[in-house]
Amino acid sequence: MTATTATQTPPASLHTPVIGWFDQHARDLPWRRPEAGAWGVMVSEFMLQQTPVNRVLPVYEQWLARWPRPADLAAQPPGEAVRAWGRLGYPRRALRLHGAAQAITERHGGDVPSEHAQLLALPGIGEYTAAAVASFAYRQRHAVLDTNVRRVFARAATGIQYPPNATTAAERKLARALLPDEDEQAARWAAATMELGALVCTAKSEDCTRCPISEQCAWRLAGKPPHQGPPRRGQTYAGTDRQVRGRLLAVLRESVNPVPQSALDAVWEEPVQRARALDGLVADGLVEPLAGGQYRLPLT
DNA sequence: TAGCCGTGGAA
DNA sequence: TTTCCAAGGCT
Repeated sequence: MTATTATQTPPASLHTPVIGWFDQHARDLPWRRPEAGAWGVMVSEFMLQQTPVNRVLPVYEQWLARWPRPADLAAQPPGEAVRAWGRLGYPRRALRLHGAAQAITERHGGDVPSEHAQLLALPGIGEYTAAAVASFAYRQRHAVLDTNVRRVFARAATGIQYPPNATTAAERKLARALLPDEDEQAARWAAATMELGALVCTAKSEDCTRCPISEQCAWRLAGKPPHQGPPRRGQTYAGTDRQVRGRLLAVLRESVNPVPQSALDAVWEEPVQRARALDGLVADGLVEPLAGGQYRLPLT
């Protein structure tokens, strides 16, 4: 036992201040409004996977206006989802969201399922997103462990600056132990802890003066010891296949008609890497090769 | 399981 | 300018 994992105070003593803080300071985000529905929540969760709120907002609004129900999206070619995804990044998410909409239309009568296991079975939905949709849309009791919540718990309960690289069994156990007993309170707790991590207990510039549980925070009480262990190496981006893929797909997104090979060749000088990136996009189903060396976003 | 998968704003 | 990182998922 290296780091203390026990809270000095009972979990319930955290619920009231954190939920009360949320009631006062929560952002008015469109997917939190009742009219968003489960589909709106689900779309927002896909878009918010690794993409900041401010960049999601306009795309989310356009998406829901165009495809207000899962069946509306499912009826479109996947390439239309990729195009509408715009520059949110990680465009495979658009493909997965389209696939999830098809599965919902075919297997769930067009309604976003409410059971965690059924959500988890959909493409693009992992442990976090399944819990988030079930909690936010259907007000169920789930441990919702995203990067914000993990950081809040690491600090407040465990007393360390940053959570481990990958989510651990200990974190899941802690999150379950901290969960309020009642469904609705648990759903509020999930949203509130996430918001606290996003607005106050941030990765680089936490503001403990605005934190409703600063007096109970194990990390602050320990004098905010700096993170030990291995540094999280962020991948370099310039020069990677990811950058090449991004450039290639940008050309295809912006063209309604199929694009000739020459237009793709223009975005990257080195031919081997360029070909590898294009092959990868085709293999991922993000690009459809046509006869005559032309390419387009996928129709199927 | 560690590495891969985009993008752009902030520090 | 460079680095960090933002509501992850998949293999």
